[in-house]
Amino acid sequence: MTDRLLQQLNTIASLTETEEQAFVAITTTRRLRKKEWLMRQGDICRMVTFIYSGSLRLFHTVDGEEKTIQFFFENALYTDYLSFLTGQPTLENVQALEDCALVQFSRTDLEQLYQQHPVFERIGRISAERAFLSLSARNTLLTNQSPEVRYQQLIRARPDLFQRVPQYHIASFLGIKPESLSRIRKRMATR
Amino acid sequence: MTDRLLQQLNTIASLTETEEQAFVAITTTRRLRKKEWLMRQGDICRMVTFIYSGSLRLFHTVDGEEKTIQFFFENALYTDYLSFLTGQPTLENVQALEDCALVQFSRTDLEQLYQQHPVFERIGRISAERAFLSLSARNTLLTNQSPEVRYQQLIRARPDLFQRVPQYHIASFLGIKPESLSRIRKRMATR
DNA sequence: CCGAATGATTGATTTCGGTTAAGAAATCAC
DNA sequence: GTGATTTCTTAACCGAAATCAATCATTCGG
Repeated sequence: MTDRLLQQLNTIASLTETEEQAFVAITTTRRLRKKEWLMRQGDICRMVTFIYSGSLRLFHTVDGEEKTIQFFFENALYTDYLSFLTGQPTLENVQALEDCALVQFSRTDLEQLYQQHPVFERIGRISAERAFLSLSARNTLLTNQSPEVRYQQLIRARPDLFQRVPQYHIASFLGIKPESLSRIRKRMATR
Repeated sequence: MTDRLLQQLNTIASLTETEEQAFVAITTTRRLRKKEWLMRQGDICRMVTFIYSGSLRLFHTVDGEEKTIQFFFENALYTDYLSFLTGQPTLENVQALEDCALVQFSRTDLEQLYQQHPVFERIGRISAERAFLSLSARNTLLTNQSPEVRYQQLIRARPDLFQRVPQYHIASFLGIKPESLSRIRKRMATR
């Protein structure tokens, strides 16, 4: 399982045999059944998680309502940056949508790795930059457009989503109610 | 002018005399009159800009409409991360709301500085992390709440804004029309 | 100081998502 | 396979923001 994560890392910066081994040494694997939790609000996030297979949903709870922030599928990386960096309790809930196989490593081990093999610093920086850019793209999508346009763009960008995620989670991700998404779909079908 | 930027950097990681001098050597200063442009859509962003005094507005143009993304005041840093990192043309427009005094340095010079004085790598990383966290906070504000609540939170978070920025720009920042902001204010005044 | 431009408010109307409630369709568990 | 649960759709009504248009207030340039 860790092989595929290593492949990903190698596309960012190439690793020597030694570096790869040092990295593998800090990883652990873990399985999650559908509906089990990777993270609950109030936890402290100390791990980075690589999704080998399956899918997860990240949401915040605001006024008793779940606001879906992101979906994760195979080959994605997840960590709560805020909690991971500051050590504060997280506001995020992460739940398995499907059974998952995961690869994890801890912040502590990662920092030792940074010191032993500086190439991982580079990987860490580039990952952070990518996280920023992707958050920024999500921002643009969700704040500049009407729900209908957001839905259209989402279909184009991630058609896979609709095969694997219940529609009411997608509605929540788009910032609307399931009934409204249903209406939007109807409206678009008739036009 | 560069003094105050140095002060800011020193709060992130302390710099030696030599490092400070090396940094000062790559900075240039610049003035901008009200309504002049720091950046136009299509430009390539090669600079980081520190606002010594004055204010700027960052907006995107979507379907011919200006969507205000952020305001910058004295002591803020601005760069278009996407364009700065990838060298692609920017989607951002940045215009002076008031006369500005700015300190700038280029990406090229910054990268040389990284190599000569690794402490700047650290500063760069932490700045990127902060940018991520602040974008994330802005996200939460703008996507989870109704316009009225967003307005209330904005007043509490940035009361200064309303002294220095026309109301229709604030409306745009909140994702609504000026007329609607006017009505929200009226509604809140009577209740 | 005055006219012009800019910015803010108000009103009438339309559009669209939220709410509530009901029922249909799909999926799951036994 | 059947009943139960979960998910999706539909409908009626409501409220809030958009739109269109006019007016009022403020600021700016000469």
